[in-house]
Amino acid sequence: MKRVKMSDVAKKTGVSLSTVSQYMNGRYEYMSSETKEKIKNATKELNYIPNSIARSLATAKTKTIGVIVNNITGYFTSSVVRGVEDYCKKNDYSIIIYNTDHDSELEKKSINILKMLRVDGILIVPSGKNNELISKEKNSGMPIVQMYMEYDDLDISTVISNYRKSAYDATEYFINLGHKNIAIITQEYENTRSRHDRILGYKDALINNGLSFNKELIHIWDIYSDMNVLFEKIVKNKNLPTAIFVMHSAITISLLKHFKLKNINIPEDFSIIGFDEIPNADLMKTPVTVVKQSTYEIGQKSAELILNKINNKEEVKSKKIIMPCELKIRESCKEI
Amino acid sequence: MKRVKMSDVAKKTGVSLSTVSQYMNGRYEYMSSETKEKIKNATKELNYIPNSIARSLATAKTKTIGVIVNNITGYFTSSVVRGVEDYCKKNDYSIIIYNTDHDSELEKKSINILKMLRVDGILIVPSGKNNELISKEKNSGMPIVQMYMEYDDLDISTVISNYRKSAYDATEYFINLGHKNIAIITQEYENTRSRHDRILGYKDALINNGLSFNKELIHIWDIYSDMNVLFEKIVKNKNLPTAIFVMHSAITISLLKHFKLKNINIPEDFSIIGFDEIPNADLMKTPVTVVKQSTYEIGQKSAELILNKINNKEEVKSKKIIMPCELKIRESCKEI
DNA sequence: TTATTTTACTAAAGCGCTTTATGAAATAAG
DNA sequence: CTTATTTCATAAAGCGCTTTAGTAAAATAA
Repeated sequence: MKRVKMSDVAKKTGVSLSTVSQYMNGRYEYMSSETKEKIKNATKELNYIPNSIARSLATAKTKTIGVIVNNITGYFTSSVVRGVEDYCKKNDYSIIIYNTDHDSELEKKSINILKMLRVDGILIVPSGKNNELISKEKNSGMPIVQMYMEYDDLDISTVISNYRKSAYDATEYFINLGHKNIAIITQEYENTRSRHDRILGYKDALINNGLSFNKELIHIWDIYSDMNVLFEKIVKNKNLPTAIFVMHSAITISLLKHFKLKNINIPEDFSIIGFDEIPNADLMKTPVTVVKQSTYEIGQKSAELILNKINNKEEVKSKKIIMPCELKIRESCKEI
Repeated sequence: MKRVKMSDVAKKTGVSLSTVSQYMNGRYEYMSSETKEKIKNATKELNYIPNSIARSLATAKTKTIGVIVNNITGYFTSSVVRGVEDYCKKNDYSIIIYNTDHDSELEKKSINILKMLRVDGILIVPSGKNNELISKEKNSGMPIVQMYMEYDDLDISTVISNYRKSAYDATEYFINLGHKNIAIITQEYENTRSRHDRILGYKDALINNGLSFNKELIHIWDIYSDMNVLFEKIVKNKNLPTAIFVMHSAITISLLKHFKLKNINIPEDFSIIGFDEIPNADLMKTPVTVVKQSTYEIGQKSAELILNKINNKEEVKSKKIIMPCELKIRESCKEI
């Protein structure tokens, strides 16, 4: 498998290496159409394929961007990544993917590998545990933008959803149905703006509708939580909630499974809204109402942002792009 | 952002470039521990990160493999890709992803870009429309293996599921429940062994159980099919089927949606088995029984195969690796 | 003591491109 | 007819590594 290289094309054409290079890069300004034609033919005949590695070494650009996500398995992330890929492809960039499961060490390692690979930029869903490192990378000149996350201690460009507004709308939807005690299940949100904003939207909606915000209705979930004990806590509240707003699709699914197991009915026993679309929600026993993020578009926008940064069409200042959400009303909420 | 390079480390250490290079590649054979220590420190102090582009140019290896899939959105594919990524990561390879939506031109283009990028190998879910091109690539020396697909006219290594056996088992499961007229919905399968095998398994099961194989019960679906008309055809069959075996998750979902719309009940009206897991099947009105492929493991195995090929641990002959499936029995089949 | 082997390190070519400075030929301007 | 300008093409350096052949010194064997 002898690889044909530019010098082969040059030799065959009877023209210099540089001229062929000009041709390959579309700089036809000072090139006779005759020469152009000859090179074109030789390229085709020899079946020449440029070596981007060599090109990258010479230009210090790889036309490649790194994508670091939590876990590409999963409706949400895979759709975002697809948006990224489509946009990049359209602009002749390729993407290199790393999954981290939000493991701090893996995240660090992934960043390092991407640096070795000399990607032109990094798209990341930060775990929150390496914010300092990520800041450092950004400040050292690596174009980097985060997707659907925002942290108070991480000042890099981001593409997020309209978390506050969409949580507001969902909460108000509950309220309009007559719900007064609306519980929340969320991950730890204090330092994570993209989560905190949802709480704020929820709070706004309550207050604007003459209801009081009661912190006891907010329940924290993490991957070690047992839905059994968590749910016990929810119903033991002196103000038994009639509605539950779940801030993460994995938790929503976990809750629905719990309900099924315990023969708790939706929306008869509880009204439910989930944040993030649930695959096949339409086919469920009770199709669950959700706040649906524009996942694919978030991916596309993120890619657009990073490519603009790479090509200096963007000022250096961090930018925040906010994408709309949709309250996808199905059948998991009842009027009371 | 001045990039520090090997020569900087060499200068700082007071040792030659070559020695540093040896160090970086872990060839310590003839190196005093003193030198080793000095280089190690300089590397750390200068925060040196090797340039894999330069290395790749010199070695003609990129430690990168291309992954071409239909669409990474989707339970099945994303899980396979995750398996690939995990295995590759463990072996210090990175993956570059291309989605093609099984578009023939995109597939061709993706292969070309991956060649330019000089990936060390390609993992592909072929559309079937570029089998000749793919053969050519393989023969010209590009390590390439396909995932969960097998075509009669494409002789490259593959990692597939035990399609024939799993279809056999599913069919027999129907039969044991008393079903005699078992319809099939499948994509075009004539030239696609991985699909044809399922039909064969189905046929085997029928015959071994004293039932006759009736081609009229096999219905072809493609992306342009309207489930309405397709289903009409199914029920208009003179032998009204009591069970339907659906060969693709997208079709299964489409069928379930159709049932919901038409108020057709599972398993009362029809018993259903789907091929491929359906996300959140457990939460459905009637949890649907499926043949579940070992997606993640298919990804891992595929990665293992390609890395072995790349590193010549593998003979050139095409290899076929068959992974087990699981009949995941839920509640969509009734006894009759 | 000399010859040989082992140890520790280096010089330099090469990987396949891009890019810049330069030069020759053709054309236009004075 | 000379000079300036434009058009077309090239030589050569450089991108940051790897690798091989080679050297010199130290250790060991003869």
